[in-house]
Amino acid sequence: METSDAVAALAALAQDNRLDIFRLLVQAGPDGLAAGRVAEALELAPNTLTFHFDRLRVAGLVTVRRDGRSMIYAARYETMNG
Amino acid sequence: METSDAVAALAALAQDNRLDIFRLLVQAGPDGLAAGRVAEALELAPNTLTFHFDRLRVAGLVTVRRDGRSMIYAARYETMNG
DNA sequence: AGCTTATTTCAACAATCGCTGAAATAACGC
DNA sequence: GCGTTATTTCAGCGATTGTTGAAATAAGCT
Repeated sequence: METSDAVAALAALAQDNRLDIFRLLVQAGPDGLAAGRVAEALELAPNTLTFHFDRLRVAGLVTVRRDGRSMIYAARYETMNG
Repeated sequence: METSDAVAALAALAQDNRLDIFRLLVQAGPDGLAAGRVAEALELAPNTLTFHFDRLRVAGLVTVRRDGRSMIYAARYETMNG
């Protein structure tokens, strides 16, 4: 029952691991970070990470692109400021 | 599993009704609003409202005081800015 | 004391959450 | 094609969420 975008973004960040993930991506800069690197840094299982990335992506907080076999996730600064 | 206060505050606001409640309290100013008034304004059942007020209170986002039979809830602006 | 108003407490409930393990998919090198 | 690496998908799990309805508590009025 989340109507507003604000609530969606808040909900996406209102979880320990997701906030850590997002902070790491913000810190990593616009080039983003491969999913595997995030998994290493935060010691999270890759499938769990996919779950959280999806939340952040749906909330408009991150973008994804493929680079070879890696998926590169990056913070969307525009949405973050909102 | 919410360690940081930031996550707690985000989580408290990451829900439609609670965000509405908090916005209403902010708008109401430092004098706050009786629970019943909030219930009317947002058309929420009183017991549901108590549940949400409790979340906001634990997160440090609102304060309560009794005034006769009414409970007056008010936004805590300090926490809000954090 | 009784009656009314205002709010909370309690016990349920379906729905969603965050996580795990196993299997599937995608892209690379040989 | 085969093997390896990187990530996703799927099914299942206990835990938490937001809501409801009924009963309890608290404070005022007569």
